[in-house]
Amino acid sequence: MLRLTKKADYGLMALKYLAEHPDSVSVSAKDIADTYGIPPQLLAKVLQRLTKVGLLRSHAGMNGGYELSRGAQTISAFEVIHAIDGPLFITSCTKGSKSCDLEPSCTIKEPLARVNDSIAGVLKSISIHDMADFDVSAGHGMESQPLVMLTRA
Amino acid sequence: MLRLTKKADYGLMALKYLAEHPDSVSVSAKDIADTYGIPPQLLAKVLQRLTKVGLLRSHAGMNGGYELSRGAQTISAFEVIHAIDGPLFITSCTKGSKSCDLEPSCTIKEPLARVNDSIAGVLKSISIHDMADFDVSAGHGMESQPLVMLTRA
DNA sequence: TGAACTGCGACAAAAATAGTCCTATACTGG
DNA sequence: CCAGTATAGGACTATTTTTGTCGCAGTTCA
Ligand code: FES
Ligand code: FES
Repeated sequence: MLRLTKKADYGLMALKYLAEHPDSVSVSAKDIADTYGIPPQLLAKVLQRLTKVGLLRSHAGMNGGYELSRGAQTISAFEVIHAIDGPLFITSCTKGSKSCDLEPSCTIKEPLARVNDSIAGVLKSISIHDMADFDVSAGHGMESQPLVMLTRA
Repeated sequence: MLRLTKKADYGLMALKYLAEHPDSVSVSAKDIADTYGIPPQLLAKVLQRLTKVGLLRSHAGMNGGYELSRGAQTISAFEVIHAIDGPLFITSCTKGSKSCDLEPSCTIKEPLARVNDSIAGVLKSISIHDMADFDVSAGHGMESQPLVMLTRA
């Protein structure tokens, strides 16, 4: 439950990869797909989507490929997920557009919308750069501190 | 994406309902299903699951039904969702048991596990009681403050 | 006893995801 | 200007997950 789609996963992996290889001017979808063993055509579509929303710049032709259109610090996980998996969130009904069938009786929508916002906040606070492993090398004793602290409002 | 299943929705609605009706000794699945217009048999199963994990107490026979086994303040949204939708989370692979096919190459697992924990934290910090609307009556000017504040660690 | 419940397991239907295929277009290098 | 490598994207199929149904067994109570 509450699972990211594989497409979103792929997208995040690709962006992370790009963030970690600033040297390469542009990397092809196939290259990334190969290194991670994911379906090239599927990844291609994901990258196309990310290009469309402006997170990536693409370049066709030989030695073509993709590159980040801005710094990895400025790209949040939220943006990526949003671009790939659509608007989003928690409740079965999308609060914006189409009302779900149990709209009138549903008592849970409003409280969950707030949970929703909190989760969106978490996702927004994490950038591709945060996820990238710039291998500060050496022993990484403890690397499992949460990225975000929570406090009741 | 990142959507709660309807079952989880139903479960939360039911618990919220029970929290708001402490007077009734026990309420049948059908009663709740009727008031919200959701499939009775499906809700029944959800409630059975919640009973199994100990969040509810059930009572068969006429005038039977369910009641909260503890105070609404002590039941977190996390518990409910976990009980209904299974262990959980974000990444396509469940970190515990079965490894996903791209386990060895996946570079994103560990960072997302932390996001995951943060989200779990949000869910854990919200109780059924928080979601229940005990109608403090009167004008409720602003009721849309987030339930949780976020601060970078 | 029988009506109104819960408790399950096995299905079936529907929807969302994942992945493939095919064609068009763009750029590069020679 | 041609061949090869890429992106762009629509249509389609396959797979998996979610949602919902059915039937039957056990319980409680009047
Ligand atoms: S789930 Fe749609 S209104 Fe509550
Ligand atoms: S998605 Fe499974 S290991 Fe990364």
